[in-house]
Amino acid sequence: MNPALVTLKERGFLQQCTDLDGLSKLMDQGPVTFYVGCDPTHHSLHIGHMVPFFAFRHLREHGHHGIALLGGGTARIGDPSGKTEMRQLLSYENLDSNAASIERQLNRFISFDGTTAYTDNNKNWLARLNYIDFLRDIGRHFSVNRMLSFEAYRMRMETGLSFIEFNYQLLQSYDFLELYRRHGCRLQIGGDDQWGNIVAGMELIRRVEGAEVFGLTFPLVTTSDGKKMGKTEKGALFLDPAITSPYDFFQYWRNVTDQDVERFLLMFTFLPTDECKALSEPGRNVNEAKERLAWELTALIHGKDEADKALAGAKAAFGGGGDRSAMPTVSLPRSKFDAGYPVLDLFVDAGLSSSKSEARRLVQQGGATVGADIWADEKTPVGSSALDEDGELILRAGKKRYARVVTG
RNA sequence: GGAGAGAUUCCCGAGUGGUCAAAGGGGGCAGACUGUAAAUCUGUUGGCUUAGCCUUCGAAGGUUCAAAUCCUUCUCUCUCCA
Repeated sequence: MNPALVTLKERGFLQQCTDLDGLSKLMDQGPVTFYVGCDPTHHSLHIGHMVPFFAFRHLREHGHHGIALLGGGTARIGDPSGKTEMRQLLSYENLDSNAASIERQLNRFISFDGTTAYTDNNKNWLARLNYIDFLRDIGRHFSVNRMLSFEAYRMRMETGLSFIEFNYQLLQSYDFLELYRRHGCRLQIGGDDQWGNIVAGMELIRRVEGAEVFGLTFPLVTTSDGKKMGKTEKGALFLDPAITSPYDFFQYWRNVTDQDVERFLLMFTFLPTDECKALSEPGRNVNEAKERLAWELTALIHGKDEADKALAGAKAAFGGGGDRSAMPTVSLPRSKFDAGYPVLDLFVDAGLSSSKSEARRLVQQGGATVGADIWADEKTPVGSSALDEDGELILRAGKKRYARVVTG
């Protein structure tokens, strides 16, 4: 098998391929241009979107050329695949600004150079599409009977599927065709939920151009307990540090289930395969492997400095030692402590509780720690004596959530 | 266009005049056990100036001492018919 595909396979990226042997032969002959699509439905990507982009980097390292396709056009409709309800339609302005910010995020990860890696936006051809021409040229190649047999649409037969969504597959197929024509793109990669759309595009190109192109999907990553990977209590793990702080991002990976460590090291880091395997060998301390996973991945997304900070902060919170200043920090006025800071307010202000009722529950259940003491009485305020000589204080909610309070 | 069904707290889903801040499950949070893991068990899960008060059951009105529950109108969704 072609080395690029071997790498993907070893690292757990292969789910389905339309013709693995054929693709391998094509890759043996030289650089293959491939594409990944990504709809700008939000201004930040989350980690689940990144699986194909990790594969992107592996393929590129093996000499192939990648296109990141921003779905500025398709997002105007919304992909029904894997969804049970129609997605909220977004305004064009919104989509444009989302696309721009996603492109920035991707650029940090991929470093587009315009030749071996570049972006395009399907808005460029979809937005001015003529309906009648589209039906004549493209629509006639699609069988409704066939489309209805796809899982993605069958699922929606229960809850209802609008005509606009039903067209998504045609548009995505058309994207593939356009990219084939414009850039000689021969391969589409994506999550396994895209399988139906990818196959449809492949067939369209065969019919219209008589050309053989390929599709490759990656497993939809879940944690070993079946949950969607990258979901936190607050929602998905976003790449935007303003939504998911690098510290929280780091902690998510630091706390993955033992069984997931090897798989995640292989998929979400660029450490050599051997090293990933060695790190997660049974005899070894899994926590070291988790720490490495967290650091590597945080460094990839947020940079080495942020990864170091997150690691130091985590060590300070959990290990003792480390650097306290790297912990999540909030600044509160000294005067409030002098006057006696009501504990419930303190936990809310420190961002550890979202309401006073929640803070009250925390205190009542024995989960609120102020400095070294479990604060068991919600009525006792926290005075300035709780602050250390630097005017600082460590608050803890439960076992894992910390905040360092500095006063000023 | 016609005939039905439905909209409940983060999600699913009970509830058809007071005992309802609303069963049950999921999820979340906390505690025990641990390894900042998983599994398990226990508690908890609208807000606040917390023995009390305020807001919530698609929206707006109305009946009633009292409504998620009854009436009217509206919005949206689904099913069947044309």
